[in-house]
Amino acid sequence: MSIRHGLLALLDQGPRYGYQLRSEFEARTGATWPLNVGQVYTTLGRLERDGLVAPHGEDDEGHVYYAATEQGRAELRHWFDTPVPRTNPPRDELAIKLAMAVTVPGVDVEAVVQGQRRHSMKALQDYTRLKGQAMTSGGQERSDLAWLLVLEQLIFQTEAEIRWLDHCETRLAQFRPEPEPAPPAEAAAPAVPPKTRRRVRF
Amino acid sequence: MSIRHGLLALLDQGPRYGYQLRSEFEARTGATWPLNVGQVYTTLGRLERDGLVAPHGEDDEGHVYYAATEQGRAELRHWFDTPVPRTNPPRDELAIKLAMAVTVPGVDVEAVVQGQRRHSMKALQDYTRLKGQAMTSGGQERSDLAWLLVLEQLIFQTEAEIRWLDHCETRLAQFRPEPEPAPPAEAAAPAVPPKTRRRVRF
DNA sequence: CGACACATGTAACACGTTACATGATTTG
DNA sequence: CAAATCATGTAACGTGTTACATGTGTCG
Repeated sequence: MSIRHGLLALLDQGPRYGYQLRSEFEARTGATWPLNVGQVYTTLGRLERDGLVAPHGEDDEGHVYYAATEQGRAELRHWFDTPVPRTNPPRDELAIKLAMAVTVPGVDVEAVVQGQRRHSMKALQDYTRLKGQAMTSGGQERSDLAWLLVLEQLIFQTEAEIRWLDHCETRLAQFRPEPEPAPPAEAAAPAVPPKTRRRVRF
Repeated sequence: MSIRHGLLALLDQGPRYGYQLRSEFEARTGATWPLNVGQVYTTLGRLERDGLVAPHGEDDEGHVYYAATEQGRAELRHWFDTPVPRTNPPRDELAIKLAMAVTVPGVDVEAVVQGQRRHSMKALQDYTRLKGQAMTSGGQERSDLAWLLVLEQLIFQTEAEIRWLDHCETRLAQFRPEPEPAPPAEAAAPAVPPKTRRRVRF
């Protein structure tokens, strides 16, 4: 429901047409979340279906304008007044992956953690570089502020992710009571999993 | 694509039936992301459609088992080997909301930030309490570890969110070059937004 | 002229999610 | 007996997302 409300918010500033909405949306969120133009139109259609926006005539140049309805503005106010729920948070793929990696036998958890860490580290560097550019070149436009905030959110989030990954390694070290005398060479995938699994008991 | 792969990972441990998958999934992710049973069956159907799992006969008690196919195991290996992309990250509703709040006139950004902060703070407390319980009562089961890690991810994430919100306030203070001589009393919502907006120029 | 940005739209799909129907078994 | 849990499944919907079709205007 983010794009819906995002576009609705833009329309609250006054009538806009589709293509314009995309560029304004991207100006605020930067290259982070590129928005397919087609999606603007589908979303616009759905907003109209739900009575939150309405057509607002055409330009002399043929631009098809939409405007927020009274109901749309109410919905928007409600959106801003209500915090996004952090209880029942959106499923996080990384968390699920790690939870599974830890549980399922035969998965090299350390490798998963390390791989992710490298990737997130790289992403963090990119964000930081981008921020440097944004802060030197940028002016005092409101949309520049928005873009900066979004960028910083990504930075904070990624930092937290990396810290968590490091923390996972510590936890994993604690949870290892099986020093099992490993077979000499042949590190990975030594045993072919049995074709017929043991009887499923639970 | 998180649930898909989550279930697939569980099936990699051996054949399971639908209801069982739900309970095992929830054991690892806790009450955080409750999983509607129906969704297990729909997802299972889609996994079968894509050749990643296959029916594996019935129990004497009528339980309908599914098992991962060779292709499914390959897909799973690929999932674990590939970091979840933090470039082109999933759209974050909070970030979008703030970006819009900052941009659209007539929105009390501070109120939005404060409201969110309160909410996230509350969530953080809940998570911390839960973690306390989990650590005193829990044993050394692998699924307990998974659940703990998930919880800690939520904690790290929420902490980062709160820090970011605080940071936003600082940024907002910097970006305020309009001290405008406020009307004495009447704090909130003083001006009715004009019915007819100014001509849209761009 | 050809490439490219501007501009509008549609069709189709994926995944997640909920609500509902249905029945067996257990338990207070 | 009634309520709850276990168990399987289907129908329907919503949002996000992509790919495609189409046309205009501009600029080198």
